[in-house]
Amino acid sequence: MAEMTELTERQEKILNVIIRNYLETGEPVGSRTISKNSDLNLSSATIRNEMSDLEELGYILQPHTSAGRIPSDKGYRFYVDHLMEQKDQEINEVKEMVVERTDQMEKMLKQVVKVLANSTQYATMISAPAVRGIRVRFVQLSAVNDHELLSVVVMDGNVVRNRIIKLEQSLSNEDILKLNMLLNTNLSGLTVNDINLALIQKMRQNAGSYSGIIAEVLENIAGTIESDEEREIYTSGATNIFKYPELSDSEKASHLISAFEDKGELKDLIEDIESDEDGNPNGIKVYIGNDIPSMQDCSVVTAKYDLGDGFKGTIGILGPKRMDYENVMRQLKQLKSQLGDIVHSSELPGTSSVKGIGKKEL
Amino acid sequence: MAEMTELTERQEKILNVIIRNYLETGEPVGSRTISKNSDLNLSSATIRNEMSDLEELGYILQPHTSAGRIPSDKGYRFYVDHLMEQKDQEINEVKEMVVERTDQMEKMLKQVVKVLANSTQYATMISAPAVRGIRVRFVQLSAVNDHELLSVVVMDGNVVRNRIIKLEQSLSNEDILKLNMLLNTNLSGLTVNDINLALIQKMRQNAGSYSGIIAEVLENIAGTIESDEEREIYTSGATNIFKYPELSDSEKASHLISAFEDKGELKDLIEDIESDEDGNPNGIKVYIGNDIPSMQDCSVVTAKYDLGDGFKGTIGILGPKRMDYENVMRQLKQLKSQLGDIVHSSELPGTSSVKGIGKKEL
DNA sequence: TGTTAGCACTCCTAACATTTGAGTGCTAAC
DNA sequence: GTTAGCACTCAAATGTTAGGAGTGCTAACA
Repeated sequence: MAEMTELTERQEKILNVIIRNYLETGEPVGSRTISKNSDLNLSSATIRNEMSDLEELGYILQPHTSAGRIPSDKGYRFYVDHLMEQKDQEINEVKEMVVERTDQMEKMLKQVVKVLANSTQYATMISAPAVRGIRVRFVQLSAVNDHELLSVVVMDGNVVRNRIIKLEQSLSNEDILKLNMLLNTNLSGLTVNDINLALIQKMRQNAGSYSGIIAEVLENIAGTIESDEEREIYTSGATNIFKYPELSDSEKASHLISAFEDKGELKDLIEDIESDEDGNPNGIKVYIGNDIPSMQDCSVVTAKYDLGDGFKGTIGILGPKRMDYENVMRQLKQLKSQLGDIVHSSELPGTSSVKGIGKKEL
Repeated sequence: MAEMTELTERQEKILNVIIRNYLETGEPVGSRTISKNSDLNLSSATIRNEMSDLEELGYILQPHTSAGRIPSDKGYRFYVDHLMEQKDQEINEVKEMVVERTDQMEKMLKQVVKVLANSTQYATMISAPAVRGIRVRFVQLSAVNDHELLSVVVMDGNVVRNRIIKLEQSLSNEDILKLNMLLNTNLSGLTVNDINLALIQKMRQNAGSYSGIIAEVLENIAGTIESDEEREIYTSGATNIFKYPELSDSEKASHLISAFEDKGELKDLIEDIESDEDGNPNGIKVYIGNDIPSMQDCSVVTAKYDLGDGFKGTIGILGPKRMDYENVMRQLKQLKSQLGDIVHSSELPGTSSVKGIGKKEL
């Protein structure tokens, strides 16, 4: 960490003006502009001296010899961490953005990214909660025909998974009834993580004549729950990157859009982010430029969400380095509280509405 | 239709050379090039005369006064319909594209587009079969708790849909058992299309004391089957369009990628295509440029697939107008036969789990 | 000592001019 | 009917120039 004295107050002010100006215009900003646009009455010459120092300290840089200055990654970082105003109180004035009522988790997530992409004009992503941590509420086996068994698992939040299990031997209706009893009494309230070898052993002992089949079925049920697409990621607004010239040349655009298309890279990214433990007050983090090696020209703002009952995930917003951090962070913060409301208002996530996700102009 | 005599044999040859050359290079092709690259021994001057005629007839055009010629939409059309060689016999030599065996419809489709995008280097899409036409094999209601009923429907190809139904009154286990019997005897073998008012009436009459609830449940089951995402479309390789300079300027790329991102436009497109009845021998069609108004700079090659049991859909490949029609059409033809094989070899497309997320009434 | 005005210098950008070359159309001769 | 030759066109590449925004440095000033 830099010591508090690294920058004088005046330097901070100048840096602030530079960054704010650059966020707006996207053009390098020169000493004269600052001299005019700032309330500190200084001549351009003085500003130049300070800028020279700021450059030496690594907060700003010159694209070429006779251009104005633009913020460096370090500059952005300082801005986000110290300079940026957090005007939480204004949230309520903000234009309402409505997430329609929906009754389905997956659908809600898709809607959230869409709304967010729309209101921020950046590319957005959201990771679906890992099913592993969600509790089983109800299990049901039923015979589709002689050698096929349908297993359905209902979990918290009415997340339902199902699979068809192929059997060697056929089971009588009575058998199935008993199996269902056995499964429900033993599995209700557990998560996938809890379905381990010890449990299977214990159940086999209680299973009597079903001991043989119980292991197979349990394994299948664990598989049923995890499905295959564990940790789906939903994205939206990938094409927003075309709005920012610094990202829309073929090379970069192609790479970014690819990442949003096949999601493998995003998955890794989100995993990294989630493992990145850090006692951040509201779970919002900002990655600037080289913080994420594969996306050097971008910044990513992320927030973790937690709807209770094990429904946890991460939201990410990707834009150019000169993205409007203030606005984005404000919107994320608001979204988080709104998502929290859902849980409180309807007892179960995925059962109700999100309303009034804020949006605001500069 | 143009009369057969519109083009002389020589003109056809020249047109052929122009198009082939342009497909390869993407550059306008001039008279000298043709004179050298063709087996007909003619001077560039002669070629020029012929080209002048071809231009007048609308088969080729000049980007600007002193450039070579490029094919017009009409030219491409003529090429695809008459000039292009259909070397079916070579199919076997073609590099095999492997679609891994998979037991899940959805997964298979995703894989197919991916493989196809990879092997053609164009953007690809595939429409999932409409569930409406698939037959119900098995229905199962079960009580999750006092006021929630889980309905699961298994259809041909082991496509599974489910939904949580909210009830006012609670049902005894016996009730549910009887309801299940009733539903299965009446619905097995039907498609969603068959679940209409007449059927509901008939079932109510047979339902005795359940008459009240049967309509509600049936309606929900119809809804269950259709889910919400009817006619999902899977896409892949959208970023391939960056490989073709004529499509990769911000404007066009942005539009195309958007179309592939939110799919609404593609859905309309595929609907148009599917309604486009035309006794084409193998169901492969080529849309060039203005044939699809919203995609003037592209061509789209489409093929219908039919896996039996009502599993029908459309595959589409989108590329620049100068796409390699020959190769694309060959690959589509091959894919079609391969898809047929999958069906035969495993009896049913999709033999195992389909995931779903529970749904609740508003 | 910090601030400022002035000035020379750099270097990007836009505009304009020039050159080059591929390609054409036309004409006259074979 | 075919071809060689020639004048012409025009896009793209290259070169040139002027303008301007911005800088660093220095000397003067409060």
